[in-house]
Amino acid sequence: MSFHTIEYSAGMVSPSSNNQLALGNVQSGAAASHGIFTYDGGIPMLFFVPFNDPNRYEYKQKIISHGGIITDTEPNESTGNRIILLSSFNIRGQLCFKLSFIDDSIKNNGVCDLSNYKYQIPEVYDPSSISGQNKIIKINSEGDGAGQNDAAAFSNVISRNVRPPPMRTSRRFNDLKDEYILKQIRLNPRLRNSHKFFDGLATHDVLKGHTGNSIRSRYRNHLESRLAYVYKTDEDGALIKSADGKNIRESLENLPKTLKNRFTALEDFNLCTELIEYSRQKYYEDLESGAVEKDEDGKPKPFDLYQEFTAPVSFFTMMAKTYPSHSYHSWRDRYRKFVRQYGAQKYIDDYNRSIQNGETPEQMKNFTGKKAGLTRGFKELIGSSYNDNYRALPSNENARDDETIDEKIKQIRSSDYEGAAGNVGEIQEAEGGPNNDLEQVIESQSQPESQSQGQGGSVLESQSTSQMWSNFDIKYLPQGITLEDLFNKNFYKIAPSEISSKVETILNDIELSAPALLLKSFNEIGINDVFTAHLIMASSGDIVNMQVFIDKFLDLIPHLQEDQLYDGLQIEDTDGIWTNKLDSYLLSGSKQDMKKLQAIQSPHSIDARRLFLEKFA
DNA sequence: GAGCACACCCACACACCAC
DNA sequence: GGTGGTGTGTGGGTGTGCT
Repeated sequence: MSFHTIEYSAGMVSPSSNNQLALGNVQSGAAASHGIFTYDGGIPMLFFVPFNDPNRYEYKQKIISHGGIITDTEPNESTGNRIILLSSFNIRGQLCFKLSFIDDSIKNNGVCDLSNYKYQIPEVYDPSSISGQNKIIKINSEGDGAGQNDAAAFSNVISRNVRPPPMRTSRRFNDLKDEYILKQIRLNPRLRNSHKFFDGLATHDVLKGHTGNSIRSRYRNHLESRLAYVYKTDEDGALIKSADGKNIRESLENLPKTLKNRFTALEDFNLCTELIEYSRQKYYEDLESGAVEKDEDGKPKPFDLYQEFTAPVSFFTMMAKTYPSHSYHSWRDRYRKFVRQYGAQKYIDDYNRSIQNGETPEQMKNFTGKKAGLTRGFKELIGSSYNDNYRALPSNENARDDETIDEKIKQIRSSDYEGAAGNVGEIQEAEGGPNNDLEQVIESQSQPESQSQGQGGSVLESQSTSQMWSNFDIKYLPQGITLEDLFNKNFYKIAPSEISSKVETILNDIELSAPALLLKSFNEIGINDVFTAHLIMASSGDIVNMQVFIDKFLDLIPHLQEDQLYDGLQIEDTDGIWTNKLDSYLLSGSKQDMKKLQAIQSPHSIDARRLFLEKFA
């Protein structure tokens, strides 16, 4: 039903003879059979109460129940519809009447003089336009002349002493506000996620009383699905007009980019592959020119896929040109904050593995921000199952949180120790990544295999084995170590829950072990040689203690920040596990130090440690 | 209890600047 | 030109209190 199709005659709405706007020929009393708010013939009067009016619902009921109609269409000056605007408060710039008109009319059982309920003439009101299209209640000029001087009529209104409802702005959204928001989004589609844009909208009169966040939330949670279309804009977000100067509608399929675009896994993959390809070409150029660094034998060092790559400006310029989804600065920043942290080849490996497993590769993440330390990065690397498995532990260990872990680290960390002993070994530099590392170790250190060591003993137990291991650099890991130092890519291929059992299997089979074989076995489950060296150093080569160390450390890892990795290795609360600090206590020979040591280590462990240090330190 | 309005958070894309 | 440091504010949420 369209209310606008009702033909209103001049007599329906006409000013009174005394120049006061009045409703003429409106049924009252006798018209009750049709309701109070009707014209002659029972035609209902049309009212509009703003959607945000706090009393809208109440008066909607009153109007309807007394024969009137409340429309959802605002009074429209240009179309000249015959709708009476009622409001709890004055609306600037519009001809508006008080709601008490309804109350009083109902009380009188007949329509009161509407002119008595008009709010003061708004400042922007143009009296000269009252006889034209700008009238809200269109007065037919063929009437009794009211249209000729409605302004004077309004100015002569004697306001009734009716206290308007308190000025109150509802903070609820309504259709009007919603449409306004949608309109602004359509005009500025690139800004549809921008906080600042919505902050700006909050200053618009229509949306006064709402915060930018609130409007943004309203759009994201309720209005986005109603957007339907936007207006076409250029790359800078400026509206593109049609030949006749109108905005051009654009379907949502062609939504313009927002201000920032998240890097996808594919983009990360492209960045890594391009970076490695660029570096490889550079390497071969350097090889030809003799600029490649040489090893001890004077041979050019091989191209290392797992090295930390660097790239010049030209590389990022090329990236921005080849992949225009991100700017030069964005590609460079992505490289600086993500690729360098993650490792280009490592990401490619992970990406390919995901594809092979039928999984969707994930982009690099959690490498920025204050809290983006090792914990989250590590979880991302090894998968969420690690945490799940960890939490599923039956012991009370699973109740630990970061805070208690920090406490634990504090307990096992000696604040006055760092660097004091001075014999912390350097990480054994390995050319060509973990695999090359292994090959080198095997080549340089492989010896005839030892006789069986038996279970539960030391990998260094026999004289012959000790001699073999004496060629291997057994030392603690230094400060500043990274995950990449500890684990190679094989580590991330194994389910976290299986690591410990695989370590156990290897250690149980240690009877067949030579140094090279142990290193190789550990390499195959992702443990780098330098970490194996640390394990042996910390456990005095004791198989059981090696297992204990691994288990404790794996438990600790998910709760360590990047700069806490070294601290996590300093397990000082377990009999049979040693650190540089405990060694220094032992070597100092002072009573005080020995007392501290005996609080942790059993006499047997202390004796075994003395022997171990004599042979290997 | 559900829906809503709003505050607040955080990772990070993008940019600028200093050295 | 290369690099590191850092600021701004977007994008994508979650939390909380009110209706």
